[in-house]
Amino acid sequence: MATGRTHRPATRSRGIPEATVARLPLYLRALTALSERSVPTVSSEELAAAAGVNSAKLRKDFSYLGSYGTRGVGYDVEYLVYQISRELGLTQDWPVVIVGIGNLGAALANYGGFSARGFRVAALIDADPAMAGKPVAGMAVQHTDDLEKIISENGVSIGVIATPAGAAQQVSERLIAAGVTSILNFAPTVLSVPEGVDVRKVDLSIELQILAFHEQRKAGEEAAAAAAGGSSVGGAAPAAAVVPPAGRTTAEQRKGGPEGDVPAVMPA
Amino acid sequence: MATGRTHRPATRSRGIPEATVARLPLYLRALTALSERSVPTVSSEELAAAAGVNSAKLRKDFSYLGSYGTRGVGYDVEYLVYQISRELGLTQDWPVVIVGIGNLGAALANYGGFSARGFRVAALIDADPAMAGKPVAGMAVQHTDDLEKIISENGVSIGVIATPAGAAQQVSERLIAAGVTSILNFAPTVLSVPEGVDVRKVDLSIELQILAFHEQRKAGEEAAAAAAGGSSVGGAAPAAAVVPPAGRTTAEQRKGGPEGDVPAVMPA
DNA sequence: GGTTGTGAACATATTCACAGCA
DNA sequence: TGCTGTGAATATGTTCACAACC
Repeated sequence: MATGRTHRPATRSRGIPEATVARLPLYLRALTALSERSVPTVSSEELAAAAGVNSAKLRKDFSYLGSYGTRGVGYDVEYLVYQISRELGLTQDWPVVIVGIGNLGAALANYGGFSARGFRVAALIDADPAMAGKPVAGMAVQHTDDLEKIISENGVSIGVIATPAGAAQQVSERLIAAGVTSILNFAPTVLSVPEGVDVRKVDLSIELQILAFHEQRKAGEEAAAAAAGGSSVGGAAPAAAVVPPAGRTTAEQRKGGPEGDVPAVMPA
Repeated sequence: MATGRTHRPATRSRGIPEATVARLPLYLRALTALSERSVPTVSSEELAAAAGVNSAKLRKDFSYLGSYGTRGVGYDVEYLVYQISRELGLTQDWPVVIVGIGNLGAALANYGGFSARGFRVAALIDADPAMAGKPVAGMAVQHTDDLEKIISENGVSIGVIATPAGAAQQVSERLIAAGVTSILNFAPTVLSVPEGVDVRKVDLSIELQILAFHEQRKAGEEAAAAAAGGSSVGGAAPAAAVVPPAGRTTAEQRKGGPEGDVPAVMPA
């Protein structure tokens, strides 16, 4: 809809590919660890290993940010940490609110990773009047009635929804109306939001189902391999028990969405 | 590596694209909701809207499973529920263990979505001796010492790691050695695992960082738009405040990994 | 008429392989 | 020599548009 064709935006603006953006936090984490160990420089090979990707991908990713490395040497750790942080917008402070302080909401509130990287939990909000005022993660839970006021007074633009599925859509509408433009949704529902609002979802059940799919497939392969009668018992990677501890690979870690995988199923 | 060229597997085997697999649970959820309302059939258009994708994508996805629709009519809800469930391997029971019963682990144990779709929490495991025997979600927490026994006695092939980052790698090794071949990792670390083991990760901090990137970009665009002086105040989607409640779109929901997005930044 | 199923076009992402530079 | 940065090749994913069919 909108405009007819959607070419490439011509002058190759600052268009960092989405896949690259999704990996920057990974690199940042690896770099932070190196920084804490006072490692001055890393090669793409080493850093890639630490982040669990391959080095060509990493170099390509970095090439979108600029030329921050030194040929023959590698990347300056501190410098890269800064550049990636800046690119991700982590040099500024992002106040977030968590709505829905049940088991999960409380876990999120207590999660150290939130505050670690420029994110500050500005408020915990729950619809249950009995929760109001109760301390969770050293912070008093506030009632949903004050949601709009909290958002605007704290300049919150990122909201985390950890409510039951039934409440999520309505909560998102209130958050958005109050000024939130990015939502991290833990409720197992599709949120319908106006254009310009970003939604990312985390769904435990979906992740498990994807794993189940691959598990099932493994079982099928195993059976097929056994039927085809390769070697004797325990021939080709029998999965259970005996697992050979060699060949460890820091395998590419799938992370929710599609990332090239599918290890060539059903040989022929 | 493996074989030289990796064409399409010739006879169009059962190679369902990873991106499609990742969406099947979404369709399944939408279909389940329809089923509960006793809706007999859906069109690709309706179902796509409910799942938050576009209809062409949905039809393409289904075409990989087979021809389960009827032209001019749509899809039979019950039939599709069954077919997708089977494809995902949800017609069988998957016992899972959750390791690390802190705030997050407890939240996961209590999460209804787990048991909803063929997954059964077989055990809760924690390294803290003080936790052992304590009931969480109506189940006694067991000590890590018994991990191997629990895995093998229950035939567990899927493990959920909700431990602190420092313990995750070691836990994964024990799980794998005991027979687990799929891991859902909530700890903010890259797990290094042998080939054949699937790892999916869920990382709150990474999701927030990706949102921050887009937030920052929005702010930049807003400023640029204001500077370029298009229309008067509140011209092109000012994001904060005034949000026009029209134009709601059930926008494509990003889900962790890269999914085509990037709404044409920096107009020109 | 209405809707699926799919080839072909397009878009994005990954990997290869090597020129270019410290 | 060793490593980055990147064009070109490949692979994967999405969208279009329409023939096939109910």
